[in-house]
Amino acid sequence: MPELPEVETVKAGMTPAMLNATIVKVDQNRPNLRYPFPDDLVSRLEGQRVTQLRRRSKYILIDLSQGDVLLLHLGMSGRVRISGDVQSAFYSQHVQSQKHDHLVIRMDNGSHITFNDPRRFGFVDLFEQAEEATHRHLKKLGPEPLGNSFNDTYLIEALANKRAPIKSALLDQGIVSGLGNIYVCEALWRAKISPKKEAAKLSPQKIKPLVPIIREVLQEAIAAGGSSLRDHRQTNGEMGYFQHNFSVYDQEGQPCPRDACKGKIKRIVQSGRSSFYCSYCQR
DNA sequence: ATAGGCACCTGGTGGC
DNA sequence: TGCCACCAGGTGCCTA
Repeated sequence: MPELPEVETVKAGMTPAMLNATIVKVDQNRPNLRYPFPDDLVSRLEGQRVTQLRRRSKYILIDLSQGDVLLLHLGMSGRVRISGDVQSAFYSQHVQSQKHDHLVIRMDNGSHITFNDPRRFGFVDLFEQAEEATHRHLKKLGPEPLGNSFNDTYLIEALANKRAPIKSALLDQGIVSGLGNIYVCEALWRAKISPKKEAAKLSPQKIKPLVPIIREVLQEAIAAGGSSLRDHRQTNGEMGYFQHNFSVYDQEGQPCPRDACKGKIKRIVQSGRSSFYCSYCQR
């Protein structure tokens, strides 16, 4: 599923279809995803105009004209499909429903925004803007990795007491929010840090470069439209292509791509998730 | 407080 | 072809 770059790509695709347009009709096809849909979701959405689309961590936040915020999380397998009349040369012409289409939002500009999620780990919420700061999912999030408050001073401090392996620490959304399994593996390879290394034992000199490396990996992935393994597609149905640039993720058995490194990419399991790394150059 | 394990779901793949 | 085990971009709750 979607990590920060995929979510950013999806948000970017939704923006021209939704921004400054008004929701005219919402179809909710089941009572829940991971959590129940809000009781009054459909009636509260219809008639509101979209004033802004934002991303926070892996969440898409849609600001509405009557002061509500629509929150989407894509879970592991969530996709958003845009169809309808807007920029019709670009969007698919016909609105054809597919298996696992759980929510369809129709705008007054003719575009349809469909949330499809086979595994249903995703979820949707609707709340007032004033509640955002204390929202049960948003309040726990650490800094945005692309923002100013994520810097070497912060990261050194945040890792100082963590006994967990650095892999787990970087997946912890309270430390830094938006990274997932792929981009943590890729960033640790670029930083030459073993995923098994205890976070607190990393020297400040080793931690410092992680900040620009994490930013760089994410920015490259955003520029590539994210990574398409199984589920992720851009909202127009095209694949992202950052998966062609993976150095280690899903590369078990391949030679380490670092110049002059003789290592081979290994796969290990850490807290139930695969970690891919080179034990030669990642220490 | 914190780290690890497991549950929540469906679908794709590869082995036999 | 079929069946089965295993795997998957996440997160939160439970337990030790």
